Amino acid sequence: MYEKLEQYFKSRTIIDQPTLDHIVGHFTLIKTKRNELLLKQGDICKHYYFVNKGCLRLFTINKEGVETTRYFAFEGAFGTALPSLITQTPAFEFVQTIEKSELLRISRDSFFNLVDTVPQFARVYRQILELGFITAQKRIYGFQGFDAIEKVKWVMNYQPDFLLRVSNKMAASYLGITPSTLSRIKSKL
Amino acid sequence: MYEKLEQYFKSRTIIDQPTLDHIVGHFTLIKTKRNELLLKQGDICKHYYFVNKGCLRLFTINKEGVETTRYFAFEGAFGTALPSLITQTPAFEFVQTIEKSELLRISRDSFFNLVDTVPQFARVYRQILELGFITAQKRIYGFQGFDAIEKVKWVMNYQPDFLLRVSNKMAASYLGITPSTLSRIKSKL
DNA sequence: CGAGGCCTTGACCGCGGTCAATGCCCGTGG
DNA sequence: CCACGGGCATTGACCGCGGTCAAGGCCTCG
Repeated sequence: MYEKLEQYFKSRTIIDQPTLDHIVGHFTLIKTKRNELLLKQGDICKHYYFVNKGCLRLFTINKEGVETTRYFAFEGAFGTALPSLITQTPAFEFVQTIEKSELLRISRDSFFNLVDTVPQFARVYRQILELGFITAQKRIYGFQGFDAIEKVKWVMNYQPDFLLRVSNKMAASYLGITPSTLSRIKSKL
Repeated sequence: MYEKLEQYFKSRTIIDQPTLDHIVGHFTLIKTKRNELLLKQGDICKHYYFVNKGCLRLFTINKEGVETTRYFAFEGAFGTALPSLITQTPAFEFVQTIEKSELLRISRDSFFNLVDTVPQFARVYRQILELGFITAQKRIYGFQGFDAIEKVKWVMNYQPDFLLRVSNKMAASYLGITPSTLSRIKSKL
């Protein structure tokens, strides 16, 4: 149950088994269904999630009702509505499992306790933030000033299995194009 | 010379004067001209910058020669080509001062030394990362699925002095529209 | 005083969005 | 097990936003 999570830490920092046990002990397993919402826009986010199996999607819906997806967390990745978790203000994004999934969940309090008391945990959190920040930057640069075809090619390069894994509709909302356009582009290869 | 920087730390964490002195002692002042480049695409980034006066711009130029600006750091803000600084791989972005500026600069080695040895510094760095990550997210959500007029309104809301401070061309490259379009929109108020 | 860069504005047009019709897949209930 | 229904993918027709290109004027700096 905790293998993937332990592996996650072991591959990112030097850590002994007791410390690892202490960390993973704060996580509890939850099972979710396809398209289950874990957090709605406007809620206060209370948990950080680690994906053991399945896939987590972070997205928003604007006032015109248009969905925009920011991030997919697949197996072995962390994900949550970070701004809300950090500041404890109403979330901007929805958190959803798009497939039947198994998640390891840790409460906000436990999480930041670990950050403050376990140096290895703080270090891994720092890595998560650095990586998240870098990923977001790449996305800004990768999408701005590119037309639809180039954006599709971009994901095919950087996240090859992405288009296979998620529905056309969700992929389109991630790319900032319409499902129609994505469909047309894919048919041209 | 170090007032703004000391203020930056004091407003973000509890810190005594000796520790503060220790930290700021690693920063050296540099003065730059309008449009001076501090880092070119492909260089390895060696410094973190704190803006005492002026303005730092982070941008890239893609293969078609189109500029995309990701971030402006004004007085009292940190900025650098973070992916390159962290991983010591060739930078994707240029770092430039768009006005005559005064910057406080710290080397990568000193910076990460402080992160590892001074808990208050680590904490502030964590805040920088969290904030940067949140800002990037807001930008993704704020720009995706919005047309040109809405994007302009968005910056006017969230960064009111932005359009007054930077040139039309740079503002446009930040918004992902052409200077022509920005000009047309501004004339319509 | 001349040159270069930027802003503004006009004319044109192509990418990609909207809307709608059709067909497929899959889950649900009779 | 099959029939039905809803959601999604695909495709066509249309058209509007905003990009490109070019011209003209202004400001700055050498």
